[in-house]
Amino acid sequence: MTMKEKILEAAEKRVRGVGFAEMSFRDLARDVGIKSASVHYHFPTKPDLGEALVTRYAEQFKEELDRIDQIELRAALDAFVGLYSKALVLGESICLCAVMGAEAIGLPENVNARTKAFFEMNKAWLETLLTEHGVEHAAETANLIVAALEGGMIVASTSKNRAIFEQVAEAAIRCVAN
Amino acid sequence: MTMKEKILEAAEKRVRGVGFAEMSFRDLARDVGIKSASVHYHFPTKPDLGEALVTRYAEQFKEELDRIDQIELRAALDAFVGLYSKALVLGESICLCAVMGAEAIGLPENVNARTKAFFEMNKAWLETLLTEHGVEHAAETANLIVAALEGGMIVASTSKNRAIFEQVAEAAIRCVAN
DNA sequence: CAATACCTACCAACTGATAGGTAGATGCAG
DNA sequence: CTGCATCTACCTATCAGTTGGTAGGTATTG
Repeated sequence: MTMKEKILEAAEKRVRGVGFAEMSFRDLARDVGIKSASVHYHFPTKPDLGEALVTRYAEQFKEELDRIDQIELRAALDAFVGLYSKALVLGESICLCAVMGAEAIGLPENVNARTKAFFEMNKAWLETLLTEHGVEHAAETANLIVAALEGGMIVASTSKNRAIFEQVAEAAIRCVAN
Repeated sequence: MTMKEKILEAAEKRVRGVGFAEMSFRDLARDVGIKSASVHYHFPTKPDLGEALVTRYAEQFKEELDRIDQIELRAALDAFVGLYSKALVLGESICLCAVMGAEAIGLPENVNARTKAFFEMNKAWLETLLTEHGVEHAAETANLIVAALEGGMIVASTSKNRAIFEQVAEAAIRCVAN
């Protein structure tokens, strides 16, 4: 793993834990064993780092989406939920884009653009899946599922109660079955 | 309005915009026209301020919930959504508890407890409403609606697109009708 | 030789928080 | 009614620590 990747790895962990604002170049430097000035060598400014972070996160997520078999609707939805479920580690991390999205108003525009793209990618993947399986209101339902999973993660994280996320996910999927 | 209230007002605006971590005592002091040391007089520490902030937000929200007529299901749900809709001002603010919830992992425990209570209050109100109207899976659906609205706010805010929130809200309500 | 990937050293700005002072209102004993 | 004490709500000044970012040096590699 290159130093650049190690920095991104450390940054992702920190942002998903305490937020973008609360993550500092010095923290990252300590995490990966170099000096903060050297972090600036790889990512000149904080917005640069933030953009790279979300871009990488979205790419990795896209790869996992592509691995989901879309033939069976229910199985595909479960797999989709599974990706979000994996992102939720109580007391440790939630989805990077839930954090970035909640902070969006105070964030640099290049970071927001990438976060927006992440949500759009998820919605598009779901919409295609639902449409292929003849589900009505595919676009609205796709938006609902993404929103519910992101929101469910936040509520569950606050309450330190995984069951809330699972209930939300189940209810969201039930909406599709209709 | 007392100075304490003016500070809470200013703090709420800032936190809902840029997050709890990014709000400083000096910003608030400037906002209300006193010095930062005087803000500490009213709220000794930042966790104290955070707790008071979420408590007040939840109380005000509770008052609005109590004003909703629960006789007609659809009308009550629309009114509920309306409260969230009002909290979303693109490029300016989202729900205070969406922000606090997303930052929860790095936040003081007393603040998290209040945020958790806010979500629970909303869920309980919805669950009662749904149960009264004989809706199945009332608890899970209540959690779904809260999660979807909070998440929908975040996605819409990131995308600067109100329509996403409205679609999510509509789809969530359609789930109840089932 | 020059690019890469680090380093030391530094900067101004900002952070939450504290110590200690003060003007004005309130309370209450003589 | 007077006079002293206390309380409220601010103030100035300051602190140590942290922040993003820069300038300029250095060792290693192709």
